[in-house]
Amino acid sequence: MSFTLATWNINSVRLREGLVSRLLTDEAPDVLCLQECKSPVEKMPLQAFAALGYTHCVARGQKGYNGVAILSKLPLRDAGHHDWCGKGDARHVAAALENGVVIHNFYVPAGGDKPDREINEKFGHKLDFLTEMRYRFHGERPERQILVGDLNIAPREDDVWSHKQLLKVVSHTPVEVEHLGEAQDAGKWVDVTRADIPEGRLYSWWSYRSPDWNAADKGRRLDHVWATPDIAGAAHSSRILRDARGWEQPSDHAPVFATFDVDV
DNA sequence: ATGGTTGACCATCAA
Repeated sequence: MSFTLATWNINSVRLREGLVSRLLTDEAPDVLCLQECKSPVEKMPLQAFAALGYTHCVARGQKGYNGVAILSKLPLRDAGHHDWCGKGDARHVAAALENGVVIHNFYVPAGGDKPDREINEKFGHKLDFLTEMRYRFHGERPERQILVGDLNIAPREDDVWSHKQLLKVVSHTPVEVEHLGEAQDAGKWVDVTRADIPEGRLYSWWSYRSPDWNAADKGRRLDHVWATPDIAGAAHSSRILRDARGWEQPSDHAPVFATFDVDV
């Protein structure tokens, strides 16, 4: 037995309801984690997804910004959420499957343009968010947990189109990569995507501002699938659905998939 | 150094 999970920054779930439905129909993951829903929960088109078999959902929303949802064909129990940095942002929600696997869905702050917290408080917020993740993960002995989402950082040199040209660009600066690595280490999280696909360039996001995103291919891997060591080895078939970036009126992110050979 | 695009909301802000 196994289950397949996907994570996708949808950039407005109301505007792109049709794209979500297409993904659910064509790819049929058991669980889909969405970020940047940009909607209160009561305005998310959850009935449309339920009609496709995704009858279970836990979500947190707010008007215009942020917003995270976990859609599932398998029964879910709401496993709570945390108000990171105490700002009231809908950037995290967690759900447990009946087999006890807990799925955390994160939307880490993008961090603004300038990678300097003295002049850009959004960058400070991003670093503080990652530090809080580190502290909350530290000392836990987590088992059967999965963490996915738009972490807004491309940590490896082959997670970006040009390591050298992005060293001072928010999402790939050394201080962000260090903060992310410390949070990852504190929870003993395994980067499932890179354990599965250790070699080669891998991107999940291409800017809207690039006129020919596919040919230019100036991408970054901002979207991640992590798992605790006890189940990370059960993961396989990781992939990024690059095609979705070319769908009509697309999100600037592509969905990331992984399958876990864990009984459900 | 600058501007390029998009979404939500309705003049800007966030990404």
